[in-house]
Amino acid sequence: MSDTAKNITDPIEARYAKLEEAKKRGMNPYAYEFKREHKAGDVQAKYKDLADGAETEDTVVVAGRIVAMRNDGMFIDIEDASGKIQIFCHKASTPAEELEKLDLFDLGDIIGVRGLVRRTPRGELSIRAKEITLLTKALHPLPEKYHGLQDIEQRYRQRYLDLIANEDSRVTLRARSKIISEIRKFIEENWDGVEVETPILHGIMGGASAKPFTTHHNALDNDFYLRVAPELHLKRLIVGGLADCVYEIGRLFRNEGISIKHNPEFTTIELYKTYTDYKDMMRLTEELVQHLAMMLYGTTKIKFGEKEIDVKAPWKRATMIDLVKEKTGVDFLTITDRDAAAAKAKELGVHVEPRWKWGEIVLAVFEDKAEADLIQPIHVIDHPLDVSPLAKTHRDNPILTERFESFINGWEIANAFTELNDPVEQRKRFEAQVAAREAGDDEAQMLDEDFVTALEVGLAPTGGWGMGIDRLVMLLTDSHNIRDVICFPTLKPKK
RNA sequence: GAUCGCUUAGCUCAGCCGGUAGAGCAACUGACUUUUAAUCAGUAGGUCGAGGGUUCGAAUCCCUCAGCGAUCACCA
Repeated sequence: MSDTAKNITDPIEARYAKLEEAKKRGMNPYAYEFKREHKAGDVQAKYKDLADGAETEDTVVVAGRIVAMRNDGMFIDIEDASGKIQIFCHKASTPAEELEKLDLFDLGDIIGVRGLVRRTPRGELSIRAKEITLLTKALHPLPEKYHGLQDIEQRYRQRYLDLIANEDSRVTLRARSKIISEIRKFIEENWDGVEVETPILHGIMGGASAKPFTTHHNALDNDFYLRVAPELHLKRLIVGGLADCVYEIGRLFRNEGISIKHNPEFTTIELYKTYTDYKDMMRLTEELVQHLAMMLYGTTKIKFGEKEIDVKAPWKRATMIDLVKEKTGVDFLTITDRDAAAAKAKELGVHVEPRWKWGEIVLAVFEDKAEADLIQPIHVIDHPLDVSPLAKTHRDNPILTERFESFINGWEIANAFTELNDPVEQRKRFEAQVAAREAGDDEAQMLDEDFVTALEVGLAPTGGWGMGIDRLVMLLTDSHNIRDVICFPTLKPKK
């Protein structure tokens, strides 16, 4: 060991000392470049059949982070994004000036290695080092090697440490990326989807029932809402004929509680396609989810904790009214009087707000009594009109709409409808929302005059669809907390 | 927002009915050398989340605060 680094037992100080020593020896501890020629995972795959104890003359050049050192650096595990490989440094085959560098290395350092591929007698594929280069000195100690990083708060606040230490986190977040890119591919290949980007700063809150974040633009001296849904802008693009099918994948913001299923900013996809209706959107939902499960696991049967969920299409369909009837014995289609419905709901032990209309009461009973049991995929269809201000009135029943929500594992994962395109009717629905807002419903929507104008210009018959991507990723990766599928979940800033 | 719980070394965790701080990993010094959480011997490392209180004495009991978690409420 060098004099500078000698006898320093503080892990961080020792690393600084080694950093200085490396400089003193003419090395750049933050190298400008390194011509990596091979990834660890590719080497592992290529030499998968190399026999135990076999030596090759094949030279490889790899680079990665030191994640383990054994026998005083004789064995070093390095890891890159593709995998891990062992570096073998032995005085019989590694030049002495290279071996001297081992003194300066710590867990977490990033090094480059040129050497020969071999497999040890014990069966570990290794690189017999000929040349080792320090590429980036790590000044911060790594989490404990066996247990990884367990502290939940630190895992989210310092995700970089979590990713280095915990393979599960890497697997999940990589799966998320794969799922999203596969969704794009599926939508573009099978639905002629054209991806668009609509504003996040909204002057008027609309498109969903939710509490918004507000912000302020200084130059315009105007408050804006962060969008709670992209719906109204996407339909404007359909009106304009930008494409027959537009979709947007992006972040929504809702100023509501945080839980294992809710993050204040979350990602959805919304899609609109002319000359389709809600039945087509059911097909889209089940075919897409089935496709993603097949891509990831080669089967439609996915595991979520102890549960096995089969996402094979087609999925079961049931009306919201029928599901409520099944669970409670009450048929709300025969109780369309608001007060009678409220009385019945209270009888069932469901809390009812005085301002609620028939549809809100039915929805509350559904959420209370039926939702949690919807484990296997199901499309819940024909929502009350009162709770669906942007959906087209059901062709067979004026108090319902052509809408569905898809549930898996008791969670709503998709929401879609035949789009309301009658501007006069839409204005009435908005006015009902405004009245609800004035009556104290702070999640009710606002009247968007320009959107009504767009409908006056004419929206072709159109089906619309939205899906929560975070929850879908949770289901597909057996993740039980939404934070596990978000790189940087919302946390209170630490003081 | 409410209730309950957690916070001890860089990391993972012990620490009982209040008696003055422990282990493993990581670090450091050596030994050993084809290891797989390498092994062996030794060294160093702490304002016990913050502040206040009770007490001769507090990591431990009480209060306040902060962060985090679980459940509930709201919601996707």
